[in-house]
Amino acid sequence: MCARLTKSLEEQIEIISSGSVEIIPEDEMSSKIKRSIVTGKPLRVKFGVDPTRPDLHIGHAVPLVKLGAFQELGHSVILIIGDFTALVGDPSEQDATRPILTPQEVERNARTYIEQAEKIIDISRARIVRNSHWLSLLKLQDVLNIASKFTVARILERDDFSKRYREGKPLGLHEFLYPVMQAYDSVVLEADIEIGGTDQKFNLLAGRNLQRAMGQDPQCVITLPLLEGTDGVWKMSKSLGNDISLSDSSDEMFGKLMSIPDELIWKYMSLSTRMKPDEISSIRKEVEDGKKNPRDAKERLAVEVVGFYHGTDEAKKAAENFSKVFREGGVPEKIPVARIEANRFEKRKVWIVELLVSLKVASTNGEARRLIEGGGISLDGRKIVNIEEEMPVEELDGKILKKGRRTFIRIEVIE
RNA sequence: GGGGGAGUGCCCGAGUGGUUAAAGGGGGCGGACUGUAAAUCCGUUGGCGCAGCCUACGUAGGUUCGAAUCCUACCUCCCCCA
Repeated sequence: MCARLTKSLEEQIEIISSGSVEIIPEDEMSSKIKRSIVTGKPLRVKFGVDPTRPDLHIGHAVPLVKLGAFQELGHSVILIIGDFTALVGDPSEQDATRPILTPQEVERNARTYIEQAEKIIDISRARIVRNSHWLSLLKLQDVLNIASKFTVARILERDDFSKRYREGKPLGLHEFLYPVMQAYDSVVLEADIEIGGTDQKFNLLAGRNLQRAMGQDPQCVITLPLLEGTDGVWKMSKSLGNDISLSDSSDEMFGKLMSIPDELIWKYMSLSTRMKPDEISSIRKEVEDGKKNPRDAKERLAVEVVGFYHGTDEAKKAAENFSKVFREGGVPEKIPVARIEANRFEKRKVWIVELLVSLKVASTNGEARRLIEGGGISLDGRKIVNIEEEMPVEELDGKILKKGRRTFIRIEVIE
C-alpha cells in the first residue's frame, strides 16, 4: 500500500483547510507537508474518539470525513479508540463528571465505533489503535513524570474546568489528567497532525506541549467546527436529543435532516457531505435569490447525507417516504413491527392504555392516557378517543398504530 | 483546619411548618397550522385501570397532629480565613 503523495502543497493545504476552523500553526503545517512531499513519507494524522456511547452521530463524523480527506492525499491516518481515556471521561464541554463506564461497556462501544467509522474512512488503510495498550502500562512514577510537564495553572486555563468550578459543579482530580493522557497518546504515536473539534483545542494543544517537553517535533493541530444539532442551537449531542445518529435508519436520518433550521443547510452540506464547495454556494445563491425553495435545498442535503451512510437507493426511498408521510399525510413503506403476546391478556381483551405500554409507544400508563386524551393515537386510521376502550387481541394483528404525526408501528400478535 | 452560605421535578428557578404533586420559564410529548419534524398558537408534562391511593424537594435519621420548609450527621458545591 504505497502512499500517493501526488498533490502539490497548495492543493493539499486547500483540501486540508476546507471547513477547518483553525490550523495551529499554519507555517509548521506547510513545512510538514513540504517535507512529506520531498521525502515521500506520509504524515501521521491522529484522531481520537472515546467510546463512551454506543454510537456516533454525524457531528462526530466531521473529523472522520476530514481524516478520509487526508487518506485520499496519501497520508497515514491513525484512529485512536480511547478505551482507556473513556474510563476517565473527557471533561471537555462537560458540565458534570461523566459516569464511570465498565471495561465491558467501553469494549462494546469501541466495536460499534469502528463499524461506523468504516462507513467514512478506508479502514484497511488506516491504523486503528486502542490507547489502553500503552496507558494501562504506565506506573504511577511514569504518570508523575508526565504530569510534571504541566502546571495546574495551565490546566485550569481550560474554560470548561473553570466554568464548572465557577458553577459549583464537582470536578474530579482524575479529570485533570485527561488532557495529559490524550497528549501522551500523541507522544507514543509520534503524531504529526492531530485533528478534533474546536472543543478539543486545549487537549490538542496539550499534545503539542508534551511532545515538545519530551523532545519530539510537536504536532500541528487542526480544529473543526462543531455541528449544531437538529435544533440549530446546541452542539449535536445524544443527551440533548438533537442528534442524527450514524445508526439511524434512512427514514429517521432523512426526517431529522429535514427538521434542521434553514440557515444550517450550508454548514451541514460542507461538513457532512462530499458536495463541492462551489456547488453548495450556487445552490445557496439560488435560495437567497428566491429562485429555489429552501425545502428543496434541504431535501438535496438530506439525500446526500443519507446516501453517504445508507447508499443512494435508500436515500431516494427515504425522500419518497418523507413526502408521502409528511406532505400527503400517508403511511410510510417500512414500518417497525412490535409484537405482543396474546396470552398475556386476560380473556384476550386488550385495554388500549395497556396496549400502548406493551408496544412501548408510551412508557407509563399515565403517558398513554395523556396521548389518548390529547388525540395523538390512532389505530388503522381511526382516532382513539375513549380511554376505556378494549378490543380483542386477534383484531389487532396487522393493524397500524400511529402516535403523533410520525411514529408508526405495525402490530403483530403472537400466541 | 476554622467561619459563613447553598443543594427543589428532565434542566433553570420560586417556595421557609399545613389549602404544595410543588409558581414561572426552558425542554419533551400531543393538537392546530406550515414547503418542513421550522416559526407561531393551544394542551400536557411523578407513578398506579387515575373523582382515589402511593412516592417525591442532596443522603440518612429526628422533632411535630402535620416538614421541601425546624434539628442532627453525612455527601457535594460556593465564599472568606489558614
